[in-house]
Amino acid sequence: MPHTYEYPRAALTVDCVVFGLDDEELKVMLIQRGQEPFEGQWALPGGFVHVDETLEEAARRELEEETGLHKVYLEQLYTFGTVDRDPRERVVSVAYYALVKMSDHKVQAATDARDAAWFGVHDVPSLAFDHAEILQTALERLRSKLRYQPIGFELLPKKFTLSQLQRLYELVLERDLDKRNFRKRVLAMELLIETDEVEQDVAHRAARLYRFDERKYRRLVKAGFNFEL
Amino acid sequence: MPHTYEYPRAALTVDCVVFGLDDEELKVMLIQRGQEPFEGQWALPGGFVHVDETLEEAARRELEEETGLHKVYLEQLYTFGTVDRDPRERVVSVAYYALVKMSDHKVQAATDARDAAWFGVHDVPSLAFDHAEILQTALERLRSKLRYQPIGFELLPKKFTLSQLQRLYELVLERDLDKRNFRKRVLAMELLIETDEVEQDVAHRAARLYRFDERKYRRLVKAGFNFEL
DNA sequence: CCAAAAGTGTTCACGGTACACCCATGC
DNA sequence: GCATGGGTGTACCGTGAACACTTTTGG
Repeated sequence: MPHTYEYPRAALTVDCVVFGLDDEELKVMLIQRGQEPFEGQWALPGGFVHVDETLEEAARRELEEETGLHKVYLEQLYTFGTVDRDPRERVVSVAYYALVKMSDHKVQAATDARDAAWFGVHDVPSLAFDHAEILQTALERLRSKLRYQPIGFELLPKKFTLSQLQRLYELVLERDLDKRNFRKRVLAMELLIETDEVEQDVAHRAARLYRFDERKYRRLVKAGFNFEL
Repeated sequence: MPHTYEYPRAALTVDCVVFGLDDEELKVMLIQRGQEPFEGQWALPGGFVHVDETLEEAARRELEEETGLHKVYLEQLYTFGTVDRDPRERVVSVAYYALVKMSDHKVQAATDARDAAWFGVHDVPSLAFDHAEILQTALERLRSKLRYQPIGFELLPKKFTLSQLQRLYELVLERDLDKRNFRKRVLAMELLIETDEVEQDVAHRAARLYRFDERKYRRLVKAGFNFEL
């Protein structure tokens, strides 16, 4: 069923930069393209926006369809509108970035989409379209956002050790942090709840597990609080 | 000449939040709509993106057409994609914000568009579409951006006094700043060039005029400098 | 008992903040 | 000469950065 307009229209897509974290590295999820253009090349998950869904809905739908991920932290990043970024026709893409708890979603991602895979952010293959630029923009956003908002918790399991949290900051910000100063600052925010559990199955002293106090955080955000680290 | 697609497509527009500054207030430029929907109501300048221009080109073109402004500081803000934000059909709008030197552009804006006018940001009329939300988002962005990047100079004439600069910060951030501390910090950045001119026609001691050192700033940005105030 | 990571305080330097008076100019 | 804003320095406090050793646990 054709749809006709008086003037030519750009097609509208969403693309998602999905970040995850394992013990060694910050990862990004890519999918291998099944059709032209760029068939066989790796690309960010994404697709066309339906006319009856919001941009964020489109992003979540594509994410679920292509990678099996759902209920992730999602935030709009930037809109890319160069005229020739898609060789077929004019396509404007609204990019989002997502943070997922890899430990929780591990299986999920592997089942639904056999062409989805995690890559270390410093080890991504050549990407389709302008997706390398989008990824770069997302990385910068993540880094600067991490400095003043506690979004890092979205990358960790519900319960985590302070060392895991520190490793997260070090991996994203790409510099070493002092252990004592880090713990002092992060505990001073009073947004971590100390559980009475500890790590399991480690070949050394087990570390205490903490939870992020989401409720308190939301209250403080509303009150205009500042979370600079 | 009709244009036909297999699936329905959203229309794509740009909207611009244009900020200016006078002695008393932070201003935003609005235009009075000439057609339905929202005929007669005030709205942000903007319009449809042509299929052969980038988003920023579209924003600059609309700005020039509707307000006579050109060569302004322009930056992408956010993309608004609620399904029913336009009563006619699905319209996705990429919002930009612009900073203009009102003193330089004063006449211009009045000539080209007889329906364009400046409003104090605390005194805007009811706006068409979701433009109130866009304006709010732009204000927040401007405030947070001003803290760590010296974009404020885009709102001042080429040569300005330190008091004007301070007033700018106070108006945007909505709080008073200490005069001595402000001057100390801003001069310590070493991005202001002291000219040998002073204010004219003031009924008190004339203040020294400064210029912003754009070249040096660009160099420092490349080197990854930080400009927090 | 050894390896590996957890956990813990103090000192110092710097930057942010608070604060008040004299100066130049136009009317 | 008076009103108006321009221009200037110091003292204090709190925060950020540097830094090393003991403890716990599993193998």
